[in-house]
Amino acid sequence: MPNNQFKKGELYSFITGKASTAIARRLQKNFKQAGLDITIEQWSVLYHLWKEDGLSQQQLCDATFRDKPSITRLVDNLEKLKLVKRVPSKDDRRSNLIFLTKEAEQLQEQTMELANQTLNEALAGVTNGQVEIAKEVLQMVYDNLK
Amino acid sequence: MPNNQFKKGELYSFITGKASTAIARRLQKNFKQAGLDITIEQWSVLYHLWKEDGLSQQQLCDATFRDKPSITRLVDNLEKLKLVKRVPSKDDRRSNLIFLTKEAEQLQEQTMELANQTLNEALAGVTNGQVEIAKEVLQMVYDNLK
DNA sequence: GGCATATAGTTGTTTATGCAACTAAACAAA
DNA sequence: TTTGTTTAGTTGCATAAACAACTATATGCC
Repeated sequence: MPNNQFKKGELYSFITGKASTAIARRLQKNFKQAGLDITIEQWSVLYHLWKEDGLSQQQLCDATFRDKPSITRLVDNLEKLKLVKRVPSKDDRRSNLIFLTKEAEQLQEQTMELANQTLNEALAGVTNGQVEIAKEVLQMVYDNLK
Repeated sequence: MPNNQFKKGELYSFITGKASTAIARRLQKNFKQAGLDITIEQWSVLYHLWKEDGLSQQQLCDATFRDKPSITRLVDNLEKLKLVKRVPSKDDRRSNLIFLTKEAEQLQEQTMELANQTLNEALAGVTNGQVEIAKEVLQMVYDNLK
């Protein structure tokens, strides 16, 4: 009976996502300890630019699951930090392409290493099989609501 | 090899918790459609007070996994909405006990119903067994980082 | 070409988070 | 009792999110 998948008492923590909050906080803390002054939200934008530089703001919206105002301001702050640069697109004058600076390129290795470390701390004692299932469930939830 | 549990490309979405963001947004939307003008963060505080009324702010911090300033302000806003009331503790004059108003008590049934509906939408097609494992993993992550 | 509509991005407002610094009360030790 | 430390809560500041309203450019249709 699908309505009983969750007992009420369990429902809440699933919704609020304490686990991902905890991972995010830990990663932020690990960045700070390493002397890196970027937020995980800024990092999440850089992450996609490391995969493909020169994305438009709209593409960053889709990639990071954020709305346009959020990306506008994240890019504003990343520009202040001199980690990215807005370049007007020649094909479409409405559109900005976002490019990494050299400074940002140099952050990739160190921050990815910290992110991997953080995940390993988080997943200590969890088997690969369990992780696979958890990822499948989270993906299905995301697809169901998208 | 625990370091390889995550390929880099998958790591990111696990960290940012798109799924819980998506659930939260959907629940917020469902509240709004039902004419309920509360945020899911406010709701998450009420949730714990429905389970046990008269918690202190510190107890709400622990229950909701938030810091003290966050709870101070959530209680501020809930008081403005006349959904809770701060009552100074007689045992400990540093401490406030937070009590639900009648208005807030009346919200319980409807919002819990909406939350259950939202979860059912989110978990369509996911088996109970998969959900159980996902919850275990999330709990372990939380415990590892706590 | 000219007009309606869709798309890319920005700005304003409200709410929330994290951190640091602070006040006041409680507690513990001398 | 006094002094130092912990605990409960508040305030200030910076960053971020959601939503609505806006500008400017592109596109589709007549």
